[in-house]
Amino acid sequence: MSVVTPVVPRIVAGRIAHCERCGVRARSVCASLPENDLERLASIAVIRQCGPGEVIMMEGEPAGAYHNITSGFVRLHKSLPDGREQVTGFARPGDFLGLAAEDNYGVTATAIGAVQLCRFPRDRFRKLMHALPSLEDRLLEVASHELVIAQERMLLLGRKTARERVASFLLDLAPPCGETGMILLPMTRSDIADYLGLTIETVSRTLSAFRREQRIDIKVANQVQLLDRNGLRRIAQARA
Amino acid sequence: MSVVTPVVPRIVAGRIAHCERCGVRARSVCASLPENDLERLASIAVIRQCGPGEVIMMEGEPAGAYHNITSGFVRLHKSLPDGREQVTGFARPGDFLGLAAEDNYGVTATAIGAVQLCRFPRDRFRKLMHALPSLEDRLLEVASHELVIAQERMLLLGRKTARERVASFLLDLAPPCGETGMILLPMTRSDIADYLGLTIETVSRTLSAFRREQRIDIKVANQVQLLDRNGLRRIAQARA
DNA sequence: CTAGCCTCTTGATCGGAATCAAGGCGCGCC
DNA sequence: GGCGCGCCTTGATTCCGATCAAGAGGCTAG
Repeated sequence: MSVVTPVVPRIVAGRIAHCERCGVRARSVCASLPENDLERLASIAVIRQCGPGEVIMMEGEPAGAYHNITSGFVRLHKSLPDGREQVTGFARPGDFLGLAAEDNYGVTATAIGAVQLCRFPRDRFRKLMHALPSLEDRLLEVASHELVIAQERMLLLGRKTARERVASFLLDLAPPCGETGMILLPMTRSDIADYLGLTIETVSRTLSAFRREQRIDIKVANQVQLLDRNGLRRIAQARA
Repeated sequence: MSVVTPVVPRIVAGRIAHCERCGVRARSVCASLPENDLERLASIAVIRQCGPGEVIMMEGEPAGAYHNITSGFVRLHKSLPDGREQVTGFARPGDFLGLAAEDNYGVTATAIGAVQLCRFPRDRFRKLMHALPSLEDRLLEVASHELVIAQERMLLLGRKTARERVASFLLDLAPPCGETGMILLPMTRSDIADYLGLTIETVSRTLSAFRREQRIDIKVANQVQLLDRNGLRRIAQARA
């Protein structure tokens, strides 16, 4: 490993790959990569720190790099000229950014709160990808997964009612394994609304309705306690 | 090339890759593949014929194969239990089906009219993919492209008005280069409505409105003549 | 030709979410 | 503490697209 390789990125990339506790490994591109491939990946990474609201990559600009989130949350979104906005997704620690791009980025990525990233310059990353078949395989896997998610979201945006959307959203955030059911929302109501294709008022009203129906509890605005997951599941899936 | 390899698929796969006229090569996975890679791809292909309405692959079922369309149009869609349906996309000759899948297919693919496909059994295809780096590269490229498209559609479904949706739809169908502006719609109004997250009535009304405004002309229901592309573009992009 | 069916179009009415509007709450800062 | 500023919640009203309903045009079979 040459001297220009900073130590920090290597450590960080390693941490991403091994943080089993929060399920990061399963989503990360680093998942299932052998240790020495990880080393090589870390060797081309550059650490990048972003403050709240900072733009990580901008829709339409040349796709100069891929990123892997090591901490914090990111909002992925597209805008219309008149200011309407659609959040296409939220990214969490371990998530890989930049696959949804051709020559230019297809979405804007904005930091929610403080974010730390590993930045992989595009050319070097692609070269490495060709040298490491397991990495390219993994990228294809991640892309396929994201396509499945994207199509699920089209169904939500195109055909679900406000109640169904909000219920789906809550369940998506809840960890798969049966835990306490306490969800921390790192994003604002406005982000949620733009994610679900609704307005903040409708999101707020719907959450209030769920609380009245004893399906959830909200003590602080960004903490939701799930009380009736089966009920929410029934609403989300729109069983007649 | 072994005797079990049928001749027909090879010819068909070759034809897909070279049909420059209709722009197929650019979208096909076969694009930019060297001739002898194409041969190997063709060697694992099985021809499949589908009649109108026939299901090519079913959401939730084990992803047993990839497909490449050689002729005809395909509707990709997801359903809710109560029958609401979202068309996630239409696929044309040259398009590759099956990337949006993990262990199971993420969407259902249904033939619109008669369809001819090259079927690639999953295991053999993946093995070949590992043997042909240019193929895997191309798949990743196609997946990235589809992700960009998917996000564009989220913006449409989540934030655009009916007029904006229909205008966007017409422009997406129109060939990029300035041609006669005549669009043939292989799908029904119902398919279009489910694609745009609207009802057939709204699609029909909006098309009628565009006709009244001299932006399009419709002589036969499935043939639309674009008259005012700039106007449609302005509507689609929602310039205030 | 005609009956039956399917798809598309058009009109009338309804309803769910958007919009408009007004407060409430929490938090940092002076 | 108290003021100002965001963010969230709640209420009143509006409006776009859905739903309900009816009819037109085209295609096939007999």
